[in-house]
Amino acid sequence: MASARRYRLLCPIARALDRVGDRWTLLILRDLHAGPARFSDLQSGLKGIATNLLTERLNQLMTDGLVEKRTGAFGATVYALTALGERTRTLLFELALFGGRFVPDAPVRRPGNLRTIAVTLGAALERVVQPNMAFRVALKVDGEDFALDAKNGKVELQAGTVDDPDVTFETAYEPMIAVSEGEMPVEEFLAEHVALSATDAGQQHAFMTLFGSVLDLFRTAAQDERRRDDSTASD
Amino acid sequence: MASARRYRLLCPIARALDRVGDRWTLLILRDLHAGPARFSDLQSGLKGIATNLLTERLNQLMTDGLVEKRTGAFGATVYALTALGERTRTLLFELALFGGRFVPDAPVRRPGNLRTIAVTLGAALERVVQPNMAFRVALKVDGEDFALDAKNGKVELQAGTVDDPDVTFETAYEPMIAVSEGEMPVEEFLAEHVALSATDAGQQHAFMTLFGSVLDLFRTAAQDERRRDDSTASD
DNA sequence: CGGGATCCGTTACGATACTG
DNA sequence: CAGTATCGTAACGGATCCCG
Repeated sequence: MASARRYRLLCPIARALDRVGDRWTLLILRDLHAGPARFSDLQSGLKGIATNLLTERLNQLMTDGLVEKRTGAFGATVYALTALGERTRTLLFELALFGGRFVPDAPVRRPGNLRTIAVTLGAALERVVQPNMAFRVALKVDGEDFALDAKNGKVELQAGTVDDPDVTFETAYEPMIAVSEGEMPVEEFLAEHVALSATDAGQQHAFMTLFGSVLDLFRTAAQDERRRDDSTASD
Repeated sequence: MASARRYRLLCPIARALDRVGDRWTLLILRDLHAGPARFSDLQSGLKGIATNLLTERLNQLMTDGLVEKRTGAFGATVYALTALGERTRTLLFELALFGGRFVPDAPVRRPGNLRTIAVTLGAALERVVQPNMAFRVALKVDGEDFALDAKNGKVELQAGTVDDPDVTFETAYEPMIAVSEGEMPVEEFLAEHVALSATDAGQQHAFMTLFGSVLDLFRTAAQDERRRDDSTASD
């Protein structure tokens, strides 16, 4: 059982880690913030996870009440965050903000899908969006579709397509990372790595500005204290 | 080497977990937020950690630039957070906020010291303090001394004594947890589990109110979605 | 084919004993 | 006090197989 290695302390930080501190667990939650997912969606997004581990983690998350199993479209079983599980959003965002300070390690592995970006990007957008803004954006990153919904200061970013978007925004993953690391100017990114279209030119510009300021949020955070990993690892 | 089991993904969340995701690492950082600590301070606060693990984690934290070794009083070597390491504060606070939603597991282990409370309490106070407030408080919890310093909207809570405090506040750990879980009313806590003194009565009352609202912060967070662990674990 | 369960070699953890 | 060394055990990683 996975419960042998628990801290069992009063401290709320330790209590949290007893639920989400195991390897892979926070990354599973991260991907689930993109919306309900099938076992194989998670498996491909979490490239490298063993199937037994994914099963075990999902079971633990279900008994802890962060995740539930549902019946999705075509009778497929999907895993989804519960209301309690959704509460990991700000936590994951803080993790992203902190992790952005580190340069990625040399041999980077690519995940099988980009559900991984949903929390980070969604929570970041929510931090810079104005309460009076409202729009539906069809976001396409490396060919993968996301639905971005903003209103009343809330932002939802889920995997999937949008019926009738106000703005269509198409870009690629790696340039986004490059900007948030400060290796590419925001202007260059917006000019060269984004294709967007909208009926309303004002809304198009507004969203472009917003998207730029999100990347800038990470860039400025990363810049003030930064740590490069010395690769003395014998590998 | 500890670097074999790294995710090596572009995602900033994964990058963060590659630094602080190992078992014990976040708890070590938590305790270091109470100020520089000797090896044995950490060992007793992290009750149950093996000495070799503590060594290994500290080394990893040092090569990642989150922690540094210093020479403290009497030539003792102490470990301290770097500026980069300090940046884990909000992250740890979010973890605490999330963990507060779970009921502590039955056989709770008590740590050898209470440095563990510093980040959680300090960051929470910073969230409720007014920018115009300024005070130095000698906080004593279960007989352990902490120095609380608030000004310009910033709050510092470190282990140690205070020379000339505005307020002296004495309390106990478990009642604090009870309140933040909603099992004890704030009023009862303040009336029965707090001893405080101050030269200025207004400041005394102001701090009492502030302290109460911190516990209330956790209580309200915990209340709206709460999960009790069913102990079906075969243990 | 999606959703796992089973098996096994390897790595990390936990406990304790021992040393500068 | 501040670690290093050793060793049994639990968890992980990869692969293979199974079932509806």
